[in-house]
Amino acid sequence: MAKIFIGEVAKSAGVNFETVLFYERRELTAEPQRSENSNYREYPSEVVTRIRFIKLAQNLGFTLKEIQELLDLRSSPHTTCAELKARVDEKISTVEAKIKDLRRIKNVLTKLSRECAGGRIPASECPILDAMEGGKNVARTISPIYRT
Amino acid sequence: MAKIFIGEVAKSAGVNFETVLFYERRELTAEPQRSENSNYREYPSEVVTRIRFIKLAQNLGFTLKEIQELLDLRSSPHTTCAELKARVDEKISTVEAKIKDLRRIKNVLTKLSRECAGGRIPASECPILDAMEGGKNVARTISPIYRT
DNA sequence: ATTGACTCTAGACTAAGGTACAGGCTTTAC
DNA sequence: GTAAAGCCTGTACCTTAGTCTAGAGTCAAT
Repeated sequence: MAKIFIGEVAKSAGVNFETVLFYERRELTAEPQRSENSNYREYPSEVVTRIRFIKLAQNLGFTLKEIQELLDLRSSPHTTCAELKARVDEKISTVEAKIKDLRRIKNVLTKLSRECAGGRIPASECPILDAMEGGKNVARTISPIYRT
Repeated sequence: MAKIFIGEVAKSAGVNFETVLFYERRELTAEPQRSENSNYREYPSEVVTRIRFIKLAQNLGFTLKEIQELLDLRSSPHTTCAELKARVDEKISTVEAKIKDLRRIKNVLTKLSRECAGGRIPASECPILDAMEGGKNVARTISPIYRT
């Protein structure tokens, strides 16, 4: 396997080189060997696959911490397929919960929007603000805080 | 209107008193007057409504920055109801987009979970990791990064 | 008069996931 | 041979929405 430097790793994996260093600090990737005289990091090309895996898992909603756990699970010889499945199923549940909350938020916003004719009347008389000002107690049931 | 101190404001609005200070620093609330000798903040009771509004808008997915804009919009005499409605509609769109992405994520995860029998075979042979390792190019289409 | 509760300021800290910078090597290209 | 590009370490900074701490002053009740 050809050894590659950090710039190529970053480019191949589609991340900044700082991100490669960051992952190394976070112990998501192994410390690479160094070249004799320059002290440059020399990576095996597999590290690219590993970083792509990390990015993919992130896109699926896993945090770096969870990804670390997944990677640890995998490298342990006693881990079963069932344990990995359990992680994925857990994540499915949290995604479902989040979808539900967002739907509720959307419903409330839609209701607000509908109540408002959207005309040129001054904002001070807008039913949206009235509603949000608390009189109608709308949306007060949404539990956690979500940023969108 | 009776003047109240910060402790009562916080209690009435259901937030920590540090949060009240934080909102003041962020200019989400006006700087209150101070009492003559103690230099204590003296709030008009309306500030409670204002903080409740902020919390409600947060629950509807608005960031503090967006809330600030909403509040600024309102206080400007030239703002129309239509402008406020536009903000809400914008937010509805982003919420919808987020729901869509999460659904896609959920579908991918569900597929992964289904492919895996979940038996006692070693993790190294688990189809979940195979798939995530990139061979199947699954989920590569999900655009932004979401943390759940 | 002293205790306890309340308030003041200023700044540090948290999580998450990076990004940026300073100052100094090494390597490559012309 | 000199400049650009690449790499090194270490640290600081970014965002968001607060939370916490320290050290000091104030107020109400006992």
